Amino acid sequence: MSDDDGTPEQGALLDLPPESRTVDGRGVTNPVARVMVDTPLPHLDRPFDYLVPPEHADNAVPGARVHVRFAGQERPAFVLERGSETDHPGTLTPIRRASSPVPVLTPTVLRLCRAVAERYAGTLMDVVRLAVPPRHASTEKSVLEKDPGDEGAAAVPSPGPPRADAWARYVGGPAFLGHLATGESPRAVWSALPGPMGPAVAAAARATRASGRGVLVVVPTTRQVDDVVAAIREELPDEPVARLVADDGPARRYRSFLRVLLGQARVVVGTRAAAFAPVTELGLAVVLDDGDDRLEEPHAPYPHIRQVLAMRADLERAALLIGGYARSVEAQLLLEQGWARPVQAERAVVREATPRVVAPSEVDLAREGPAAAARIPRPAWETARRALEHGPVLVQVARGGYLPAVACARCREPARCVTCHGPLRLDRQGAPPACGWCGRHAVDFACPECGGISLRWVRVGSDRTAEELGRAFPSVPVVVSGASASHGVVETVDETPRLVVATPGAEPVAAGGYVAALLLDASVTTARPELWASAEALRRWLGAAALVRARAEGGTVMLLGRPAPVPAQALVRWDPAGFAARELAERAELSFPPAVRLAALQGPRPAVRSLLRHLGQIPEMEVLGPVDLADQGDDVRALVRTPRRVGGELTRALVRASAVRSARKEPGTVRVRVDPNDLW
DNA sequence: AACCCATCTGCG
DNA sequence: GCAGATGGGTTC
Repeated sequence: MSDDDGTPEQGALLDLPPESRTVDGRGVTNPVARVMVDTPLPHLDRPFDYLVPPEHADNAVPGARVHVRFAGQERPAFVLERGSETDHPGTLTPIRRASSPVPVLTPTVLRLCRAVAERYAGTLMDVVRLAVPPRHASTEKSVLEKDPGDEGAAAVPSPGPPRADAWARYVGGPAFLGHLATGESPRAVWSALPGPMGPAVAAAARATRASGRGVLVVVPTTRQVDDVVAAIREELPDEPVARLVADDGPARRYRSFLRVLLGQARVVVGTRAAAFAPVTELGLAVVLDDGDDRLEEPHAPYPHIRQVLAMRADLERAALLIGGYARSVEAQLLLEQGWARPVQAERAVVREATPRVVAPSEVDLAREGPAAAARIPRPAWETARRALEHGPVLVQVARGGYLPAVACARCREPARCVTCHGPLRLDRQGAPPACGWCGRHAVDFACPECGGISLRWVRVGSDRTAEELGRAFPSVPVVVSGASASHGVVETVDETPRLVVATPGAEPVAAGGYVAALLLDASVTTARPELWASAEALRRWLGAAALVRARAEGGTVMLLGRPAPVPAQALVRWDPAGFAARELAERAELSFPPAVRLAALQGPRPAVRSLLRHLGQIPEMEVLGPVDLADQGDDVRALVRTPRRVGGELTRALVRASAVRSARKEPGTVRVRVDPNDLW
């Protein structure tokens, strides 16, 4: 592979074999350190050679953090390797500082970072920054003093044979466990039945540990981390488990990281950043609820954790388990490629384990009485009333707050703040409308379109819903759970009759399961124009419905509010697999990821244009745009797509083009996102 | 951000 | 003919 740009003279120079020379170490063995310098410039994302001075010979080991003088500045860097030769013609600058010998960037993680950088058209340093937490010196001191080296995995007795109960209901489940226990590396997409997923994950962890290998579990939220950790502690009481969550603060985060690095914990459970944890001899990687957008890393190069773990499974020959009540299109693709196998229950078992789901049509509702268009129509009230005789009832509401969106009562134009044009909302009954962006109160609302002075609701939030339900069932306690609720997210409720109003993802777990769930405002999600809207809606509904009792125990789910028919039918039939297959076929039809490889380039128009120019020609590449982005100031966005088969060429070309732009100091930054979930 | 080096410029 | 300015490219 040769670069075909540049003059022949340059080509001739570049084709010369790099002239290598041995460096005099003045007593230091392997005095040359190849390091990656922490710089934001893409064209400098490659190793540089430095001299190891005697005083740093013991600390500047491969994988260690050091500080070097680079382009006139002192920058942090990672040692990749030590050697005796360099091909740099000039003199080597000595490493300035090497304050710790801990090899925080292991060869295995480095290889993973390289693969992720390549897949997402990012720089290696950007990925390494995601993978290695910042050092915390005092924590490191205390952990290293406590560790004589023998306190780790060796002391932990290997668990007995796997207990198969949690997997018995799934076709391929017991076999999956068996393969893990014998040291093999199966790859599975698991369609979980209602109920907690923790016990099954714990059983898989136990089987993997029985083979002597390590386990890594990544989930969207801290709450789910704690659920899985609790389940693993129950299944494996003697097993040290590392909990790796970002909101732990630097000291605890670094302590957990070091325990993993030193092999003191071979089982790791965490959020996003844990996907890069240096687990000793990884045997199984698990990701739960992989459709949750919190598994998409918000920092460049924006890798998706499902993808990172799939790459890890390949590179480290580990097993992979992608599990959830819903099935993502990306998981569906892995199945259709034959890379992973499904683990799911037979139709009859699914039917028995899931609640009865009804999605009454407008015709159905009209038959029931005049208030068919009501947000909570009469059959829903009746379902709730009957269910409350036996236990708790869940009400899923799309939005938190009271009336989170209001409009002019006369012309229906959305009500906006006079100062900043943010959307107006009501925070409680009788309060003046307030702006959702700047917080200013709109004292005298007057519609700029028609002059109307009264407001009507467009969206009803969980507080207002709770108020309505409380009036209708005065003797039943009502709890509200959600990020914006006054008591925040409620974790659990007991089995006594109670109304639980929650936003998606914030549903408390009910002891014994909810008797019924009402899923309101179905169209709020399904009517969104984004491609993922119906998949996201189904994921949210299944998440709530999975907390409801089985139909044999009277469990009922009612889907309300004009849902789109395809995801609604998938919920009624509890068929996440069929839905994912249909969804993937549609993506293929439209040439969208994951059916094709697509990169979104966002930035100022000249910058995006120039990046596109530097991109060159890639076979079958298609460019869409650039188009203006209404809500992003002057930014424009272009989409570039190729068949998946040549995706590697696309990402390599993007890296090259970004490097050229940065080397030439071209103005403006372009954000490159490969296979983004949403297009902003 | 600092450095190197090639080229330019103003004065002899 | 040459010191000092200017600018573009590199960064070990």
